[in-house]
Amino acid sequence: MESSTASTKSRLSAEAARLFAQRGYHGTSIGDLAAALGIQKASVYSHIKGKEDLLAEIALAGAEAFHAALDAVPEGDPAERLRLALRAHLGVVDQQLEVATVWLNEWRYLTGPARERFLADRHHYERRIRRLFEDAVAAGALRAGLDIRHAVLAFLSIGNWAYTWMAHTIDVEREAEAFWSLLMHGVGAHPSEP
Amino acid sequence: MESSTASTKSRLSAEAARLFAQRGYHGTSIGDLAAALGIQKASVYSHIKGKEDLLAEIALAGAEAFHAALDAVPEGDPAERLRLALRAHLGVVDQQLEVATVWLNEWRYLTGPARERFLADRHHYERRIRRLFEDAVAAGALRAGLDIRHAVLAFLSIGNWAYTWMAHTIDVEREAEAFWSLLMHGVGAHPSEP
DNA sequence: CCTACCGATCGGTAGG
DNA sequence: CCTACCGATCGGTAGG
Repeated sequence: MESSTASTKSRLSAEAARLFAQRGYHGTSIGDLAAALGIQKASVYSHIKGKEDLLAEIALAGAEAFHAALDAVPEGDPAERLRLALRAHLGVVDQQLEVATVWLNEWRYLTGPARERFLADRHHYERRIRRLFEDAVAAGALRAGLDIRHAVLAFLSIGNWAYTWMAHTIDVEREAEAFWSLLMHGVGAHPSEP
Repeated sequence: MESSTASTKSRLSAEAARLFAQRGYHGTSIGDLAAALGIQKASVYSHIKGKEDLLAEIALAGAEAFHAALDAVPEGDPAERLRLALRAHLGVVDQQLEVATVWLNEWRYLTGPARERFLADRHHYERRIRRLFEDAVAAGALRAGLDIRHAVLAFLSIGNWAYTWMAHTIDVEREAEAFWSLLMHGVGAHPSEP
């Protein structure tokens, strides 16, 4: 019905991200995708070799988005870099919620080399976050003797679980600031702070 | 092959939790479940009316497990109750990883009244966690003026995202302590603390 | 818990 | 991007 300037292939990718995020990979049929595009089911195969191609493609787009957001964090004060990294991560979840949801949730249906590629990208991303914590501790910007493993897990837990509630959010940057403040100072009453 | 003292129905529930957690609800067929039990596909319908019954049942079991764990937290010091609540939550994820995974991830395929029931249980659980934070702030055990909304979200993010990595964990209680310490004191360097 | 069977839908292919 | 079609599998039912 509506005319579209986007190519059918790019519309297919966008619909796949949307439907995989909403109904799950196995809950979405090629027929569903075709119907969303207004074409016949068989025509979908003009653009892909198989259904898993779409999943692999979206997972790759997710990895690229998270890595690119981290790339954009400028050099400088190590604690500030971590703060911006959390903001960047939450920004991707907010701005590309469907792709992020697939990256966080549906990737597990990948098989073969695409799965290995995904895992490599994911581990690389987590190592980059870990490195930021290590640098910040080494620079004295964070608590000496910090339990880095759990600090990274807490960071990623907050950042990753966000896909479950981010749809209802208006201002991501405020959310990021609130979490950063909590992560830095904790919820406890500190005698030394106001 | 193996003799089993457990009823077929209870084995069915356990296999459903295992397979739904591993392959997803839509990625698991009634035939898969039957094969895991060593019976015919049609025989599964002696125990359930439809596939979604199994999902609803496991989701309910998840809600009961999380609520029961919270029920077991004794009255007393409000910050201590929160610490035990985090430990309880992570304990359920650790000890009932498959049920917890369905409760956290696969519930979204529920429809109708079962879905509404799930959401009510889930919101109730989150309100109970929120109440613990409110009580602790009121008692002066946490920072005055604490951003409770984000504190609850951070608590639940850490607790819920744990299903993704908990399988590789040996000692849950140590994990819980580590996260509680982080949540209380933060990662930042505090002039007033060692 | 079984055999036998149902219509619908699945991912995918052939051949334009 | 279409029509026409494939074998396999889906959730589920009938009737023991």
